[in-house]
Amino acid sequence: MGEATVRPLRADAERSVRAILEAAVRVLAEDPGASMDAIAAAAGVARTTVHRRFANRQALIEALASTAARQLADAVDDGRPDTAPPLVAMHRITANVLQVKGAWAFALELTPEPGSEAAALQQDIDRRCVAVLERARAEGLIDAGADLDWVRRVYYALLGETLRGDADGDPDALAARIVDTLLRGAGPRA
Amino acid sequence: MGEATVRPLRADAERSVRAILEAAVRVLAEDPGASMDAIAAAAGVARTTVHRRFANRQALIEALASTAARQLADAVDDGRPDTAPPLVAMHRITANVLQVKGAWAFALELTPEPGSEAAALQQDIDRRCVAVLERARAEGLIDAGADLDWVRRVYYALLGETLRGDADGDPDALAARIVDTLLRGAGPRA
DNA sequence: GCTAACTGCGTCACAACTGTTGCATATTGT
DNA sequence: ACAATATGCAACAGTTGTGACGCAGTTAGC
Repeated sequence: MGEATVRPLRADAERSVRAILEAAVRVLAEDPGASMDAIAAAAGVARTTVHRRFANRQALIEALASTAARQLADAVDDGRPDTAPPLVAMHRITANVLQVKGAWAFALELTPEPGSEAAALQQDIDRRCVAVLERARAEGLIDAGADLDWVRRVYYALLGETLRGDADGDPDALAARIVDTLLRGAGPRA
Repeated sequence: MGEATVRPLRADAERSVRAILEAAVRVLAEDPGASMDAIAAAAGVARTTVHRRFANRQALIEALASTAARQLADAVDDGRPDTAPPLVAMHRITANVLQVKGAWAFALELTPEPGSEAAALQQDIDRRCVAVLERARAEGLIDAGADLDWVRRVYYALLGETLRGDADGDPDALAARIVDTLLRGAGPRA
């Protein structure tokens, strides 16, 4: 649910939907108030086509939030958060997220409607993120008394800041900096 | 410049300007696309009065950016960034900023027009912020090889995250958490 | 107390965005 | 090739925001 998919879309229609969503991420990222027309133009389709696929602006936003959250969930999954050593998982997840930056930028800004699919997915991501942090704490990588929810928020903030300022750059190097900063801060190395 | 102040405003007019700016911070913080009417209502004045003081929306935004930047600069100054011990200065500055959160929230979002007064003030704040970090590094509080610009960005991000999530709460405790996280991260305490 | 400045209110023209429709044309799937 | 589906284009009404008026009534300052 969420997709207005009563019956299977034709190939070209599906292409349009993809183009619109991708363009919307780009355009709305740098101007959250951009018009449907601007989005349509960026997607290379007519405005009416956008309206044909998404009843209104909010429907588009919600679909966008859902796909973004799904992309993020995939990025997390790919890091094998439950089995890989915590440090490895954190690094991989971070690098993955840096590559789907559009999704992250979107998920960070738009607080999804409570009860929406995107909200559920976001909560799921948060949960899994904390789980990784717990495993890291069990290994002594994180202080025993740390507030993991705060740690998670700091982690998100570091990701957000990196995406805003270093949009391009080697994902691995950026991920290393994020994880290092998260675990050790700016203080002197031992 | 920036203020449309050809000649001294009458007392009530100045009051209006203040009310408008304060309301604008509040309103625009939670909806950057809010209408002039909404801002006027929040300020307790008529929409025409807003237009009388600020020619157009952008003029209001710029004036807002300037006053916000000035508030921040004052908050930094009050921390005696050049003379107080770095740790003390960082703590005080942080606590101060947490109290003028409106200004910070605004300065963080709205990238000011290049060349505007706000941009200059913002750069000045950045500069002084890095200066404090340099003093902290000289005292061994920050790793000798650290990229101070990255440290500054992390500091800003921690402030932003705290303001978004813990808008209320003891400024001193929140400041302590920010400084501690910045310098030591989430890792185990020595 | 008088003047100049300020404010609220109503009204106006103008521009931009939204959402919908009808129709001609092009693409897809079978 | 044919039918179903998609698309672009043009046009429409409706809404919302902007910026500018004039005017009557209020407030500040000398």
